[in-house]
Amino acid sequence: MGMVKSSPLTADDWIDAALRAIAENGVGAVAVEPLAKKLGTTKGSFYWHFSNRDNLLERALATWERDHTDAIIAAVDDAPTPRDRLKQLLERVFPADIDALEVALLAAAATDPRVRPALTRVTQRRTDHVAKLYRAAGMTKSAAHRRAVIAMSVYLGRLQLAFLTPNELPSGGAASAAMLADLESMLAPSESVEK
Amino acid sequence: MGMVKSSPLTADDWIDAALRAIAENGVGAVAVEPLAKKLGTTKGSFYWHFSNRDNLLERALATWERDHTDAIIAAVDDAPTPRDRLKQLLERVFPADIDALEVALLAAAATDPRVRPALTRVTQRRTDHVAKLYRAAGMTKSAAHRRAVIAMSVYLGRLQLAFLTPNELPSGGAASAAMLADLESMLAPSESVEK
DNA sequence: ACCTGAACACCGTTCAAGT
DNA sequence: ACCTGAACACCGTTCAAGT
Repeated sequence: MGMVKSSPLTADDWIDAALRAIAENGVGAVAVEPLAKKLGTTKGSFYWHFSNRDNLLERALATWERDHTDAIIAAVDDAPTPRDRLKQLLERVFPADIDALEVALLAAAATDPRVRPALTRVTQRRTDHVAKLYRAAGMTKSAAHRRAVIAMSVYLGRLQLAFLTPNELPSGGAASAAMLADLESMLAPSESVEK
Repeated sequence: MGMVKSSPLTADDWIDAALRAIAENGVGAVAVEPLAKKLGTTKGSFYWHFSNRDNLLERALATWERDHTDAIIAAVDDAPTPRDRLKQLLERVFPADIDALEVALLAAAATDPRVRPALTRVTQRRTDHVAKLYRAAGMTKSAAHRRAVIAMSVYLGRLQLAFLTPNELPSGGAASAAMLADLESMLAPSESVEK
C-alpha cells in the first residue's frame, strides 16, 4: 500500500507523507508509527530527521504555506484592469474542486496552536491582496478592506459548506454557474461607498 | 479546578464536561482519563454510563444539536415582514461574540465522521430556514436558495476568520457596524432575479 | 550518517471485584 | 446501581547499540 523507498529516506519524504495524511484524514493522522509503517521504516528513523511529531507538522506547514500562497496570487496578474483581475480570481477560486488539504488545515487551525499561525498568515496575505484589488478598482481603503474580508468569509465558508453538504454544491453545471453570477454581482467593486 | 460532584454522577455530567472540553480545546480534548480526573472519578466509572469514547461524543453532539438549532430559528419570528426577519437574523447572528463550541465542532466536522452528520443537519436546517425567508420576501425558489447558501457561507467563513485573525473582527465598534451595513445591503432580498 | 529495537509514559478499553 | 483498580493495547518519545 505505502510507497516504500529504497534506503536513505529524506526529511522531505516524511513531509510529503505527512501532507498526504492530512489531506486524507486530518492533522490527527500525522502519527509517527503509522507514517513509519507507510514508509517502510521504524519510529527510530523518524527521530533522526525530526525532533518530534510537532516538528514534522511545523515543517509540513511551512512547505504548504510556501507552495500555496504566491502561486494563486500570481496566477491572475495578466488581466488588464483590477476589476477584471477580481472577476478572474472569483472564477478561478470558486468553481474549483475543493482542496481537501486546505479544508483539513482550516479545520485544524481552530484548535491546533501549531496550525493556526500558518493559516493566519496565508489568510492575511490573501485578504490584503484582494483589498488591494478593490482599492485599485476605485473603492476607499476601508470599504475595500471590508469587502475583502467579506469575500474571504464567503470563500472560507464555502469550503466548509462543500464538506458539510457535498450534494448541494456541484462542481459544475447550471446551479453553480448561477451561483457564480450571484457572487460576481454581490462581490463586484462598488464606487459609491464612503466617497 | 474541576467541579467535583458528590457521589452519583449522571451521564449528563459527563456530557456537560465533554461539551466544555470541546469548546475549550477541541474535539480531541474529549479524553476519558482527563475528564475522569476533572470530575473526580475513575475511568471505570465512565464505562458504566457510556459504551466508549465515541458514544460520549455522539450523545454530546445530540445535546448540542437539540439546544442550538431551534432556539436561534425561533428567536426572530416576531418581526413583521420576511425582510425584517432577515435583517434581524443578520443583526443577531453577525455581531455576536464567536461561539467557541460552534467553531470547534465546525473544525472537527471536516475530519471526524461522528461530528459531520450533526453539523450537516444543523447547517441544512439553517439554510432551509433562510431560503424560506428569501422566498417569502419575493425571490424565486432557486434564487432564494442560492442566496441562502451564500449567506450561510458568509456566516461560516466569518467564524473561521474570527479565529484566524481575532484582531481583525472587533465584536463591537464602528468597523463592525460598517461591516454589518455592507452585509445587509449585499444579502438583502432582491426581487429582480429570475422573474 | 542513518537506522533498529527495546524501554517507558500516556490514554482507551475491559473486567473482576467491591459497596 | 455505581464505582474502583489492575490489566492490556496503542502511540509518542528516548536512547543505546548497530551498520
